[in-house]
Amino acid sequence: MEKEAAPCCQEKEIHPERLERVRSLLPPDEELYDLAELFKIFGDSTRVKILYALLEGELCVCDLAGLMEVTQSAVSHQLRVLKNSKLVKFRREGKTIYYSLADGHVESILNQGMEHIEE
Amino acid sequence: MEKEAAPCCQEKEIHPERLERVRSLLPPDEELYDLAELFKIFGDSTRVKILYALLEGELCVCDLAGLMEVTQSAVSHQLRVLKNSKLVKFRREGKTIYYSLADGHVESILNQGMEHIEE
DNA sequence: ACAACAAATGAATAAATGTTCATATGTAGA
DNA sequence: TCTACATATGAACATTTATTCATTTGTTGT
Repeated sequence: MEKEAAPCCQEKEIHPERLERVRSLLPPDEELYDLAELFKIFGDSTRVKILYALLEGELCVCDLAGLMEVTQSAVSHQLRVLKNSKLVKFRREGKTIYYSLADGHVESILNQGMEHIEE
Repeated sequence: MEKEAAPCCQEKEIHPERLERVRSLLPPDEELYDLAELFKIFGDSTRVKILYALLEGELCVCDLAGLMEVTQSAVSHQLRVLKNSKLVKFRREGKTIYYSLADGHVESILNQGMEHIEE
């Protein structure tokens, strides 16, 4: 993803002191990476729609596929992504599997995003 | 992106009443799409790092490039994305351009995400 | 007007991602 | 154990996206 330091401005660093402070306050790269990974999950309309739907309560894969107007397979793939990120959980009841939100963070994040949109 | 309704479960819709309720409560597709677009912006580690850096105050493109260990061009491209989404603003001072966060939403969104990560 | 420099832009490329189709897995009932 | 059905998985494909390189734009100082 990265390659090497940028030559950029030849006065090397324009604001060394400011940069030093930022550098010391910045979360470690790994944390930033994980954070980006999390938001990437929310960055797909199919997944966002799934999450919004689950705000109203648990639904099975079939219900979701009907709602999304997308293949059962597509929904299933996306549910796996959501499951891996611990955003949804599921329970089995006979042949059908019910998915629901894993915790309240999902709702908070969606709401914060919506607030920014609506303005 | 989509194609056609899914045949899926032959009993058509397993929970019609539940589905109907969800359908009526769900935000319009366009809104969900915009929301996903917003989160997509946060879904890249370079951009997240830029945003985090700007939490501490304004920085010029050069500073950011130095911080990211990425080309000036790459940073500039990403700043354009952030600018288009109204997440950052800028002011010019001579040859250099200073970028800063557009509003407080950015911080709220980042924090909500971090909360989910840290557990 | 010209040289120097910060930042922006465009084209090209490599990598990541979402969807579909086909198939496999797991569960329930005859 | 065989069939039916809900869900999961794998491979393939098309699209999106982030980066770099090369160049342009805009500003300052001479």
